[in-house]
Order: sequence, then C-alpha cells, then structure tokens
Amino acid sequence: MVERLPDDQKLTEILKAVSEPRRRELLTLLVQHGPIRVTDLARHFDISLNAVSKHIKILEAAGLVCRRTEWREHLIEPDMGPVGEIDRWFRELRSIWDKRLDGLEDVLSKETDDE
Amino acid sequence: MVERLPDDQKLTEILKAVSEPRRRELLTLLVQHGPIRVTDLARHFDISLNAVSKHIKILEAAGLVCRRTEWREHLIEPDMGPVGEIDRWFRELRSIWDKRLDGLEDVLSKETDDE
DNA sequence: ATTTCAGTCAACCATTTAGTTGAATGAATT
DNA sequence: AATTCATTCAACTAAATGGTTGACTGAAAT
Repeated sequence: MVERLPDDQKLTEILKAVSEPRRRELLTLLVQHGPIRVTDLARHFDISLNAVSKHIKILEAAGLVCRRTEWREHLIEPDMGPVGEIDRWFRELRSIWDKRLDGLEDVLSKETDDE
Repeated sequence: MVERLPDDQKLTEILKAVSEPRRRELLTLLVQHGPIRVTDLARHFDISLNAVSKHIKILEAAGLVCRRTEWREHLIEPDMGPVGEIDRWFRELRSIWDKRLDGLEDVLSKETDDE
C-alpha cells in the first residue's frame, strides 16, 4: 500500500482551492488589487456576493487569503505562502522520478531486458 | 470583469487532477515504479480496479500520464510536463503581486487613496 | 471449445460542490 | 425610530465527483 504523507490533507485543501477557476480569478484580482472588501471584490464577478463570500472562506481555510475584519468591513488580502507547498510536492515528485532514472542506468549497463 | 486566460481550462484540468489525494498517490507510485500495468497499479490501492482505471483516464486527460497499449496490457507511465503549467501560473501570480508592491511604493509617496 | 485475463464501458449511488435566494446581525446614518 | 449597509448563515437545487457492481471484448492458454 502507498504511504500517506501527513501534510497530504493540507496540500489537498490548497490544490482543491486553486483548482476552481473562479477562485484563481479571485486570487488574481487580489494580488493585482491588494486588500479589498468582499463586496468590492464581488463587483468584478458575475456571481452573487454570497458565492464570492463562500469562495473566500475556502481560500481562507487553505491559507491563501487572510482577512482583517473591522466591524462590517472585511479586508481580504492574498497570501502566496501556501502555494509553496504545491511547489514542494512537485519538486519531491520529480526528485523521486530522477532517482529512479539514475537507478535505471545501472540496470541498463547490466542489460537486464525489461520494458 | 476579470479576463479569462486561454490556458485556464487546461490548467484547471491539471489542478483538478492532482487535487485528488488518490490520484497524487497514483502519480507518486508511477514515478517510483515507472511504467506499470493498470492491474498492477490497482493492486497497491484499496479501491477497485475500475476506480483506478477512471483515475488514470483523468490523469491521462490532464497529460500527467501516458499510456502504451499492447493488446490487453496498458502500460501507464507518468509525465511530469504539465506540472510546469502550475508552476508557471504560480510564478505569474507572484510577479503580478511583486509588480503591485513596486507600484505601491510610488503610490505611498503620492498618497493617492483609491479602493 | 472453454476458460482465463486486462481493461474499459455502462448504470447506478452517495457525497461534495458551486450556485441560488432569503433571512439575520447590529453599528452608523438619517 | 427607521433605514442603510457589509457580511455571514441557513436552506435549497443542480451538477460533478468518486465509488461500486456487472456486463463486454477477444486473444491466449487450457
């Protein structure tokens, strides 16, 4: 069986968050615009304010966004940090891949025929 | 309104594909193991062969995996290529962010308040 | 000729997801 | 006192998702 890494859950949360096109748009607007209120954010999209609010909660849970609340107004701003987790995963995967290919060269020198 | 990039759809496909923990496990096993048959792949997981088959199709559609079919036997092997798309997206996002921060310094000197 | 086998396809089910509308909250403004 | 306002919460709907079981295919092995 395949071992499940401990940070798997967090990585899943991050990846699921950014796999939604609208959430990526949201994120893009956030990095372009900087801190912005939920309502103003919603104005740029053709979905309801509520939908935007929910998307933000998901981004927030993933740590991709943080919120500074000042009574009614919630200032939302992006946090690129968690995207590094994705990068780390990718890097690890590639390292495993490379390691295997290195090992393969040894096998090739022995001429062990296997495809 | 927010502009939608043309490669958005492909990126979504890739991200959705890897956002599924089991698919990441599948991918991990693939890079560790190299080309492997669907059935052998499935043996490592506690879900049905059919479920694995479906996951592979999704990975394949995203270009993360390719398949060499030889009659009944389908040899599956990973392709890290598309993960670069994720990286590119991330990099672009960060570049926008950095650009904005640079601009912000100018704004701070002018003190033009605008939301 | 029958069975075995690797894999997909099809139909179905339960859960999650993205969206909606319609409250409720409670300070600030009128 | 009544209204406005920014946001979330709750309930609902439709669609997508991940899983299952049960065919089906057609060469190879018995």
